[in-house]
Amino acid sequence: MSTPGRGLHGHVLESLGPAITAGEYPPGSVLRTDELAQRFEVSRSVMREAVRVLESMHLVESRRRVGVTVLPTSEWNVYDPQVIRWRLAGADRPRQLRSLTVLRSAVEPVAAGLAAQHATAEECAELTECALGMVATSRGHQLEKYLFHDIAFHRVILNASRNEMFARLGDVVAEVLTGRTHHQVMFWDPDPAAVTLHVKLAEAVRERDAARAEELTREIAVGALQELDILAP
Amino acid sequence: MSTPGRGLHGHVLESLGPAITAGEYPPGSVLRTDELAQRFEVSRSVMREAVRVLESMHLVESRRRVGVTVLPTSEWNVYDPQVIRWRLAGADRPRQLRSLTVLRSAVEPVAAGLAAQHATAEECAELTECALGMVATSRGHQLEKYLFHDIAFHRVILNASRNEMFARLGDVVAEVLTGRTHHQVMFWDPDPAAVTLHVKLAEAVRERDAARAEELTREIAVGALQELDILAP
DNA sequence: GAAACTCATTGGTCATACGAATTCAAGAGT
DNA sequence: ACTCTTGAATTCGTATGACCAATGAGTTTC
Repeated sequence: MSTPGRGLHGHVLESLGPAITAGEYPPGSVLRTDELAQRFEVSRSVMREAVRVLESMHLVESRRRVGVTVLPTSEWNVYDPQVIRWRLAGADRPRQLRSLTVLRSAVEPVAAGLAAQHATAEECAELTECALGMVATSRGHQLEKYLFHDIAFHRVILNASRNEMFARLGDVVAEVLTGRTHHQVMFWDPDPAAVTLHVKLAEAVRERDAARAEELTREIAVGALQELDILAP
Repeated sequence: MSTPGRGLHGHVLESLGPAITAGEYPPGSVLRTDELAQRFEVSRSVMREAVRVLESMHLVESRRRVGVTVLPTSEWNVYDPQVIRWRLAGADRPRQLRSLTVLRSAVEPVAAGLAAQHATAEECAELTECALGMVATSRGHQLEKYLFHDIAFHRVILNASRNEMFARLGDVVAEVLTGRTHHQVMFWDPDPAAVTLHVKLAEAVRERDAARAEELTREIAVGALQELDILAP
């Protein structure tokens, strides 16, 4: 799921990226390329490539005679999967999970409506299969297996929407669900109501009922928001 | 609005990025770093930094003994503002505008609902000001000025939602509105109905009526979708 | 025909040198 | 005392050449 920092510059990024997104170097901090190169024991060329990548994520800005300046959070490319992963691994994971879950609650219902219109027979079958998998693993402390089916389910929905922007949120949803299962709530088996909603959603898509698919996804989203205390219960 | 490729590597990116996103080098194409360096008349160091940035956007993949391979569209970081700009400047701008407008139609209503709950007095004032600006410039071929107020309006809404992910879509919305005004439809004055909806939306936010704000934004979104023939009229 | 081997190719890393922009301070002029 | 100019120090930007390491393809061997 994650990109295992290939090459030396990748290794540097896996260390520097999380440090910056975690606020270890607050916005406005100034780093020097040479110093960083020494600290990480790499050549300046490698460090420069790493800085270029951070720059393309708008995490830092490189200026002559000044150095590498950490940019304010408002500049960061928060949709970059790598940035999302770094932040979810850091201290403000809860805050991050909330932001992303609200995003999900906006996007997924519309995506589900479109999926109901455009899903192929294969996708409908996959969806049903995932839903059944969720049912089968919803009891008895099989959280990992349940998570697997849950992720697959939402991925199929997003892909079936035939909208590129929605489809690319599959990774984000996967990270959110994983983060929720591993580090957040859900110490016990998943909410049976949520499982039922997924089964019904698979039905709605199969029957091409866009409005119902959208509404069911809204209910799933409400559940996810409540889990994070974003909505009043 | 755009990043004017700073440095040599930036200049290379401004040329290579659009070429790749435009499909000039189809997925699977293999480029060689040295050849590219010669073509753009830069050193290998500079070209390597450019390739690293393209790699961080998942546009290409660099492998030993093979070269720099263009990745399939499904891998691209389509939420990267630079990638969005490159694609909007390319041949499939219409397709891109549709994807992004559908995304807007999903996100903005929810954002408006949150904005109604969280907007400060200053933001409410700004919103009203923008709406009035839109009214004032909605007639008499003042498309540029109208666009300015329209962008500002939607930016305020997204920021007032107090959700980081929504706020960062301000740039995307700006690009979509700009693209629509400059290259798409809208040869004449904007739809009066849309202007009215914006005024009402500013009202709803000021009155903290989240449900109405959400609904009004849905209507605005429907109009935007119809303009692109995504919805039946 | 399959497995092991060799080799050419390409990116990966490093070290060094020089160029260019920009900040900061010192100094001249008013 | 203040401003403007000038210069020097600093840091990134670029170029070059060398060598290393992985890997895909062709070749040999069994």
